[in-house]
Amino acid sequence: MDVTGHTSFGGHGDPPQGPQKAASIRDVAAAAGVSYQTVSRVINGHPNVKEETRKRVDAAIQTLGFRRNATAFALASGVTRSVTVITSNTVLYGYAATLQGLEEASRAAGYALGVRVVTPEDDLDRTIAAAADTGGGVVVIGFDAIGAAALDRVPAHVPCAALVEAPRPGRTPSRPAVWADDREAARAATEHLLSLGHETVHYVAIPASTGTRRLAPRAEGWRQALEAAGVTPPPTSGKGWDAQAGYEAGKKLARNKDVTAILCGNDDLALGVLRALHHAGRRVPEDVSVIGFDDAPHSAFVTPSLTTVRMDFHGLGRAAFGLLRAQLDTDQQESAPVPAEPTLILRESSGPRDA
Amino acid sequence: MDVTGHTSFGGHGDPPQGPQKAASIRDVAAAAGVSYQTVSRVINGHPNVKEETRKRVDAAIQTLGFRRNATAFALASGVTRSVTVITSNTVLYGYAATLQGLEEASRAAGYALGVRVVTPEDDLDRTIAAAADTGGGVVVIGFDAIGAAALDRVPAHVPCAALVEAPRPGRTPSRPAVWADDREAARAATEHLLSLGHETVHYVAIPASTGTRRLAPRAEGWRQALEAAGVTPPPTSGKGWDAQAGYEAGKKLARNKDVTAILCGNDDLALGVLRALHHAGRRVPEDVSVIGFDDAPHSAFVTPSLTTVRMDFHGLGRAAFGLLRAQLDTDQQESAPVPAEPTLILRESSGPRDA
DNA sequence: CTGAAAGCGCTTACAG
DNA sequence: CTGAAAGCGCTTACAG
Repeated sequence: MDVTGHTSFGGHGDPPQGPQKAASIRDVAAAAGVSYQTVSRVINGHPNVKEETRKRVDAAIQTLGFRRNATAFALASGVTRSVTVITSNTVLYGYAATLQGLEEASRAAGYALGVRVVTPEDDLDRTIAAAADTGGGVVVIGFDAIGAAALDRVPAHVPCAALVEAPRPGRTPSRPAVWADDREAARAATEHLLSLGHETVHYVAIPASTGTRRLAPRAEGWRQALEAAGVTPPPTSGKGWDAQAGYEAGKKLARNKDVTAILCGNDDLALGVLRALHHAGRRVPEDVSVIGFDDAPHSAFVTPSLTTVRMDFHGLGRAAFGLLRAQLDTDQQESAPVPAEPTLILRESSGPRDA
Repeated sequence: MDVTGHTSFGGHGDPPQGPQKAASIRDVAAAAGVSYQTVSRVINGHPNVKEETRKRVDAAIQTLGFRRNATAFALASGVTRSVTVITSNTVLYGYAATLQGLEEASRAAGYALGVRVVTPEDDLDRTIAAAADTGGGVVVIGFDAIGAAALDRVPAHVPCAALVEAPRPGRTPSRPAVWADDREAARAATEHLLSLGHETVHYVAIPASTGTRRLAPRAEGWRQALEAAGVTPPPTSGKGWDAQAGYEAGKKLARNKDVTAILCGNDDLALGVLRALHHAGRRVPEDVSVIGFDDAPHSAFVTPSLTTVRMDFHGLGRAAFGLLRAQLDTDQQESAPVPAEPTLILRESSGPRDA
């Protein structure tokens, strides 16, 4: 295929009028015949300004197209209405949806939103410092190991809120954080599978966010449900976040005829597992039931459609922003919306054993 | 399911040491026994500083943990190393991948990245002004109507680059922009389908980015391929970006037994079409061939796996950043990487007619 | 090679 | 109700 990408450098001829310098409060003051301090009062809505003066200033602002210089405002006032999100990823569904929630909330509150991706190669401290340098607050998405590590390194003096996989009891001082009850959701999903007659449930895990020996919440909920039912949890598999990782894990599980039910740490893994089962000639849900996690947008449209746990990442993002804002803007007391509970969505990929 | 979301307000007890004020260049100067201007010289790498002085200053910087105040730097120097991306969406694959490319490129160049989502309800001018207020440049993702409208309204004096669906000849002054050759890619995909023996190809469109009568490039390429083969293009369908929209369009197409090949404006639409065909009992690719656009990560893992056109959104994002940077930082001449060409990826969802 | 002055565009007390 | 002063933390000429 002979298809080429293009680039245009446009900008033929000079712009209609030169890139004239933006008007300052002094320009406005001169135009309105007042001191620039009075202009400051007007743009900040201070009460003690004569009505007529205010009108003159407003008129000058209009005609000059004045906009307050955000940098100067930040330097002089010390307030920066901005949030920088620190995350290891922006495209995986859970991250992208969380980011979307953060963006909406910050936009609604009049905050600017920055994004800074951290990779294993980056110097965590430099990345965090760069984010903090913006002057505003920081929200870290700590769903994974690198995000969690970043959270631990945010200096105490920078305003910060976090989204975490689960609260970590031992850590002090901790940061305001939000999380969903993944453990309970995984337990419910596993119990559902057991109630369908499956003798055990296999688990394909997402990577852990901690290096500790404590199980990740989704794995923990799965384990608890099995043990409550008196079944010994089989070994888990999975080494990644994407469909390819699910496919690798699924290939092995597909060979084992005792496997009739699989819970996956996210929908991408589930898609890979579905694909591996298909290649192995095992039908879903007749031979094997599969349940995912997150309810990504396309999960309802694949065939078989995916039974999964719907997560309110959007709401979590909004809540995390609320936690940060409470630190930045202490006199505003609008409480952040509470995220919806995880919900098991029953679709075609799960069913009774030996259907 | 009784699963509750949680919020922790953490922060038990005071932080180890009070949120002490950050060190300024004056603090560093005092500690090093020099004037603060000399500190400025050191942190900016100016040549004329005695080696020994430089060392003393560097030592003071280390012990005080000094970091230059980015806001003050921006105000005094007039340079802001930052980009704000204006987009209508951050989660759809094409947008998220583009954003990822922009983020990587800006991070590599030491620029901060901001994101500002525009919705039909927003006042475009206010949104753009807010983005421009940051001081740096703006990159607008103009893949859709609202993004394109935003691009048209960016004031001439703000540095700006764009990603567009296609160049628009009539517009002057235009902005530096990048785009992929969607038209050629759609033509190639359509020709492939025709070469497989299909008498015609139906098209499920993504929403247009312009209000003009000119066809969107993907639609145009499809039309050209059909006309070159002497077949009259059938009516197009599709009213949205997501799988649900594809499903609606697919339901109607599935009823028409003359439909044996369908090209879709993106992979999400294709997924919905696949689902509708499945519900109608029409097999893919035996009865109907389906081709998508974009090559989203999961498209290789659905069953049937999706034949699609791979787009280098990542590379487009990097290229767009390069175009902006060229305006902001005129003495740097590192040329932006050229995006990869769109490529048709053959998978299971397409095949010969009457297979 | 280094210091003193002026200024970036605002805000925040302080006078009047 | 409004103006003059000082300062936010830096940089950029200008002296020496």
